[in-house]
Amino acid sequence: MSDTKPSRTVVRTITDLARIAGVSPGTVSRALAGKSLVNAKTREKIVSLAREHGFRPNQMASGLRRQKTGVIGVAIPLGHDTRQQISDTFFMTLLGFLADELTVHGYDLMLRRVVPEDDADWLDRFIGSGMIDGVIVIGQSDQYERIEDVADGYLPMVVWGNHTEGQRHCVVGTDNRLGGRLAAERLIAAGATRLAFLGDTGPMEFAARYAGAQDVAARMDVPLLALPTHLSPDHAGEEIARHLAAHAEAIDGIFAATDTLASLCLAALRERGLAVPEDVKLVGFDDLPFARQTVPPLTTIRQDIAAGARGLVQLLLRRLAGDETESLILPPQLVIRQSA
Amino acid sequence: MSDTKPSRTVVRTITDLARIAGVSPGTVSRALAGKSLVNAKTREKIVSLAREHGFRPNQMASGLRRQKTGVIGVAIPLGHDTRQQISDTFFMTLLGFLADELTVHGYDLMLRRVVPEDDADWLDRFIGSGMIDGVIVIGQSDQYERIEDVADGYLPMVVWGNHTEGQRHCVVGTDNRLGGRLAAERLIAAGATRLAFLGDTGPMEFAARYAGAQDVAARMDVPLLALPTHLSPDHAGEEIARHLAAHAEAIDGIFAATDTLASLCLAALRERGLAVPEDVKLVGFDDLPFARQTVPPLTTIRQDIAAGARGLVQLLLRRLAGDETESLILPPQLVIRQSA
DNA sequence: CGAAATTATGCAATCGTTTGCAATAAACCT
DNA sequence: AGGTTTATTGCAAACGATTGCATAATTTCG
Repeated sequence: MSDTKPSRTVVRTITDLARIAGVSPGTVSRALAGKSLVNAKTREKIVSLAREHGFRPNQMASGLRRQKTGVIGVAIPLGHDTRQQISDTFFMTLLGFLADELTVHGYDLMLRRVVPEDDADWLDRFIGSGMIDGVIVIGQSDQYERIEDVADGYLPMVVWGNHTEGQRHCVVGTDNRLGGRLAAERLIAAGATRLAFLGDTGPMEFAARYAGAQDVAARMDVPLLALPTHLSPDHAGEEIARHLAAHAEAIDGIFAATDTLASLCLAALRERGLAVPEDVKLVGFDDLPFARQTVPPLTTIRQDIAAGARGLVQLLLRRLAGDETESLILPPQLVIRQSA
Repeated sequence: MSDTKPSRTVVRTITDLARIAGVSPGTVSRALAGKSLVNAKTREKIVSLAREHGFRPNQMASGLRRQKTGVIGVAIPLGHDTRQQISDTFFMTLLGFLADELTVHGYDLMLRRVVPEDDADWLDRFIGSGMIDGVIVIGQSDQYERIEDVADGYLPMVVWGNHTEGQRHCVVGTDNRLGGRLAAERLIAAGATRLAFLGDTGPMEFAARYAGAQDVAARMDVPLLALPTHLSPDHAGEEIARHLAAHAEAIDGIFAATDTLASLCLAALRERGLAVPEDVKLVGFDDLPFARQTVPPLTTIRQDIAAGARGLVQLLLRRLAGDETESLILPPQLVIRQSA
């Protein structure tokens, strides 16, 4: 139980505590909430009694009465082929930062991974559960429309993802298109003349990265080959190998949609005896911790995950206060290491 | 809100729904809960009405009344130097599996990262909040005693970590000592004659891995040097470099406490011009996804994270049902790749 | 010293569901 | 037909904390 346990009388409710303190439940509630309407001495007695008995007010009851829970929902939609826990490293890191950031602001975090295909109603269900004061959605996946629908009637929602012209829901995210441009520019600056994009262009974020690369390719009049690749690490390896088998001589610069893909690509290139960056330049995206430990260390486009988490929480807090916030677009940053 | 919205009358509570259905709130509650005590036709009408209006019963109210929340708390204590989000990759992966596994069983997951030093009361607070039906603690960190204390009075708790003789709290975890033995045996079988252990021996899991290595070293009469290394990726790199500078010629086989450390070690060895596995053999622990993509691919001790998550949830469910379960120790598995 | 202002406390309703018990209606038996 | 079961439903009391309002205690002030 607690450190000191001289209490035979179990005190579970505010009423129990009120009894042994010789006051009314209302007073206990006020004292514990630190309201100014109670006598300092009374408050002190109640607080010390509460500590002694290890009493904590029931959050559900409190939540019910106050019509707020102190809990923020975090939903991770697992789209299309992403079936399994793929979204991994990046999203999980973001989640860690989110947990810290929410804690700082006194909120708890309720995590839900959802498979939209099996459960079309996931977002309404989460919001309507009455368990959360607001929701953060990590990744738009292929649920753009659903999120838009909800955004109209529900203010306290912020989404991690890509921003599109005229979009109605509030997002925080990296400027993916700019990131794509930076990547392509770097590849060309490093001497590549025939580019390829490695990744699935279905999800909006990736589509934007691809579009950015296209911008540059068109401007510089350089060919850009799209090599559609699922992100599931199980299949991605083979898919990349197949792509390389088919197109290896046609390309000398690869922009991988994520560092994870880039790392797999590195392995596949090594297997084919192609040297990086001599034969092929490679740029990743994310700048995950392991990016500096690959061989060679990965040149990549950095997303500031910590800043993203801070942004998500800050915007959500403002929305909880009724403020109709704008989206927040973070600048990506080219990190040059040795792969390009 | 919902797909069809022909409803001007907003229906937020079970009472609202009861009114438009022309029955009593009690009946609605029973119908929605799928109890057998309502007429099939009535139930059907109520359910369809509920769907039409996008109504979902408030979980807080329900939780309060039923004295259960349908939420499992997951606590991640961040011990000692681990200040930041270090525990990362492994714990985060475990968390992902946990989320899936809990969802399958109809539970939600409430995540809390705690810094025990700042908040000695973390576990009691979490449990006493009334928000969760049970708790899973990910990692004992340096909180062994506190967890033991709580275990006596609180049944629905399961911990990921190391099992020790006579321990009172229920854990699920890998047999770390056996893992340590496997690692050391492999190093020796690969030709190493002077071993070193890389990692912090403070946390129990790591201490057990080290002890396992010691078992083998003693038995085979081989020296084993402990190279204390913090896990924080920022400092670990330098620390490892310093260790190597001091002891590189004295050792030819390294057992790293985690794959993350092993990967950093790989980089440090490369920097010193030492070839793996020719000059130095290296074995990691965890078998994280990236272990197969390092250069050379990492020989490591595999922990079955998915099985761990399943175990945690299953034991917790049994404890929620009042069963006083035993701990579950999973066998580690040596995965031979190319680093040893 | 008594009236008015101020401060502390208690009372009781409320948040939205669930559920034991009672009441009603319907069906079954002899 | 009358007396039992049985199947549905409604009523109202919880669950535990919060809070507006009223009351009691204390202080302030003319």
